[in-house]
Amino acid sequence: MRIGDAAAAAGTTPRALRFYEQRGLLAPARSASGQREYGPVELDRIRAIRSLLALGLTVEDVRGCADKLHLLVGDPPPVCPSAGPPSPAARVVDRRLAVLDAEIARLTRLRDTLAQRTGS
Amino acid sequence: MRIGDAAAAAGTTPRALRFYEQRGLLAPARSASGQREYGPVELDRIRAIRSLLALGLTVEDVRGCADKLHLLVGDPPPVCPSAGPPSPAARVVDRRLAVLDAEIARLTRLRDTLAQRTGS
DNA sequence: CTTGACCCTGACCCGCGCGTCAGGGGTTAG
DNA sequence: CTAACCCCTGACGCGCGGGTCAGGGTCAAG
Repeated sequence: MRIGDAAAAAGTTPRALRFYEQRGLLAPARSASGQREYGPVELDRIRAIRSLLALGLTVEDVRGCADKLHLLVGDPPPVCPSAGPPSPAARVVDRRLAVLDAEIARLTRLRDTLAQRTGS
Repeated sequence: MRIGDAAAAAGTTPRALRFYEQRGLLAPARSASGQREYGPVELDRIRAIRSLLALGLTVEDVRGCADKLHLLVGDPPPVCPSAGPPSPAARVVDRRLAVLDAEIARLTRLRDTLAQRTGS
């Protein structure tokens, strides 16, 4: 399928798909005339990218764990190994969690300081 | 005093002061040759603007309560009238509080969803 | 008068995740 | 063959709070 249909199937736009490709998240096949061709595998990958972006990861984050995309999109694995070295994907998520926590803390401090000005 | 000294005294840069002026937060006097002249009153105003921006208000917010800047920068008033119509400054702060609360809630939801992926 | 430090305006640059043209080529049904 | 629709690349726009030139005027000291 071509870019328009792939985008519609994934709930996004052709522009976004070209953008992901430019940032190294995607590498669809090309027809002889240069048109992008997306199969079901690419489609799953697009949906994975979309859901990670919706979770607040940046494009850069997603590229950092591009090889483990399928591990992050489904339901969390029923068995939690909790052994072995942390995967790069887990580290990316952990870093993002730390950023989120810091941002939440900062906004909360601002909120409280602001609230004091109007008499709580 | 001229813009460089005023900026240094307020802990910012000449560019920032010109930017605030362009956005309607500031209106310093000009010398005959067009140079900006800042007195102690303007200096206090600059410091008030800076502290409100540091609290997370936007430039637009600050312009919205430009007439009440001095009420927001000092210590909170010891007597809390809690009567009379809410001042425009208070409404600006309230709106900003609501935005902050919404943002904190959104980030918190993202954080929790993300955390589930790595087994909390 | 000259030098050096400062000031003026106007204009483009950043990150982020795309939206939105502009100008040209491919594809497919009738 | 043509119309209608899709696709290609490249480039600019947004919002925010300024940073960073470029090209020229002003001010105070020597």
